[in-house]
Amino acid sequence: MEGKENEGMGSNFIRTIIEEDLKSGRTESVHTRFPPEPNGYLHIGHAKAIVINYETASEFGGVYNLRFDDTNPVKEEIEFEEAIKRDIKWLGYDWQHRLYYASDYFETLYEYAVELIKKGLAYVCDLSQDQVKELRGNLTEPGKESPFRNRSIEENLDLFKRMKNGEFDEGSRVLRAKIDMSSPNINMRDPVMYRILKKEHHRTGKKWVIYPSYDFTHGQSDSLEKITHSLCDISFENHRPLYEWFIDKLGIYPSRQIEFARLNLTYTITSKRFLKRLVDEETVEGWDDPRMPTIIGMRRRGVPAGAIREFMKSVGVSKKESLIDIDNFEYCVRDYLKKSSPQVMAVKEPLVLNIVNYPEDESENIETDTLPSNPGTAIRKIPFSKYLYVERSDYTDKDDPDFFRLRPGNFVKLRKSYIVRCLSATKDDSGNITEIQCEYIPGSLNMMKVDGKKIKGIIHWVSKDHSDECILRLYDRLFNAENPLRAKDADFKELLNKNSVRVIKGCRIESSVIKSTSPEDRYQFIRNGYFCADMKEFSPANPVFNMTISLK
RNA sequence: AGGGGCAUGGCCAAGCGGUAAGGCACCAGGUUUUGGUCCUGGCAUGCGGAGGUUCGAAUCCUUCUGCCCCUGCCA
Repeated sequence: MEGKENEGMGSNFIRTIIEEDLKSGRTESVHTRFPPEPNGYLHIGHAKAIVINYETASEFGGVYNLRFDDTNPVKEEIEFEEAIKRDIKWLGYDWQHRLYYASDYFETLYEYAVELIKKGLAYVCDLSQDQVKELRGNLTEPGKESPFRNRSIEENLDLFKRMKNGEFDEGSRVLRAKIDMSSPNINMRDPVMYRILKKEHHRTGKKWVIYPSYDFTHGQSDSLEKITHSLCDISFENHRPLYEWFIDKLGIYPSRQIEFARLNLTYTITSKRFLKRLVDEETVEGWDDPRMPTIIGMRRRGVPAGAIREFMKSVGVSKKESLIDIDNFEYCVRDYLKKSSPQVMAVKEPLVLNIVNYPEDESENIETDTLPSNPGTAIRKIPFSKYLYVERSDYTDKDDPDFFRLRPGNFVKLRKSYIVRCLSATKDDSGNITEIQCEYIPGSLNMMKVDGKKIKGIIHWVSKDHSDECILRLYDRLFNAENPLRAKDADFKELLNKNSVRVIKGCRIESSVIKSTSPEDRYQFIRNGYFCADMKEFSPANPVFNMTISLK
């Protein structure tokens, strides 16, 4: 079975804060949310945010929302929404009826903006984008006030209404919060609340030509949904004063934002922008390429959702910038797979093994457990006959005392089958081995010793006439650099592993397997690693398996 | 010469004044019909540095240092 999953996120600073909030009475329950922008596919970094938000709520008996942060019609698409919902569900989380859209709040947000104008806390600014930038100042110099900052409330109200009515050109005016142009926090230097964007929105259509900015949307959306704890990544830390400013000035429900460090993994990229480049430049086959750290890519690769969840729980939550060794992730994948995967035999690079003393036309069936972790629950029969396929790499004629497998003179155990003694090998004109000859020891089916000596070499095999051809796709890391985006002055594409995929055709697999396999079924191919029937391309006519991960 | 944040073993990470959890990695043994798994043992006289408070400090105070983030009408 799949074993017990750890409950909750373990001890961390967010839990401590929530416990204090509960104790002080600031809140009586916990309600979180995951707020993706539907402009791309979810990746392993998003999975961290999902797991943290959702597991934390569950841990405290609370609930969580899914909210699409769709405030920018030029970047967002319905296609991504569907993919995001699919991925979150696959990860094992159910937001039930709590699906929201920031765009559902456009009307309310507009009213909020009017309210702030009336309070003298927002104004329409006619400066060009460049002028706004110029007056904003920089990290060490304070900004200067816009000449439009002190317009009358009436004029602001009128102008803002006309912005909404489409009377002005795109980019000609914005609505800004009147905060403090000399604030050391640049986000507080009269940030933009609304911009004119004459683009059709995928949900609201042509209704709006002005759209609220992230800062003027996020906190209020949290507030409207009564989100108690808004858990986001650390890049929003500098925005928290603004988040709180809008909530405070509007006098609405005070959601609390808490930031945690993003996930970084060695040899992988967790940046939507760079992943998009890999897709656009056709470095990979798409967002669902099994080498991609996207949720869908990993799923197609064969990574179980439970392994991703377990990984997120195991690495913990903190505010420290970290680069987690990919070994931690791979451990979780193997740990999950070894408990749950059926084990069958498949030969990657087949070489014929001829058992010289076994009758030509005979065969026999050997019964064995398919789920060794649950003995007796799944028994299958493996056909054995005179001609088998074994792994080419399991034979050598070189003199190597540490090589325990097929070598002339060696005794070797054919897993679950007979003990065999390697006799010889035949080669073709160019010196390639074409067949190995062995003799088997009748009656050695359950034996592991010869002449009282334990056999050290155990190999997998498949019967030549009782096996099917299949395709194996072997994957390796996409990047050679430990930290691709930090690699000194190198284009990250130069850091690509040229051999990140190897497709092997003509592999052989036990004949019972393919006919009972569906896309996404996972196996351990004994001694070869964990494999998953490709979710897009697998069929009995095209039996392609993706290597999820090697055995260690 | 601005503001915000972070510093505990190779990588994560607990700890919240009482004498350094745990996981990964690694090393050494044992088991094993996968050179896998599993089991056992090892792995920080030390918590970025320096001072100080205290019977006692990773935890409190002072100071220094290093790294990350912030100048989109992106989110």
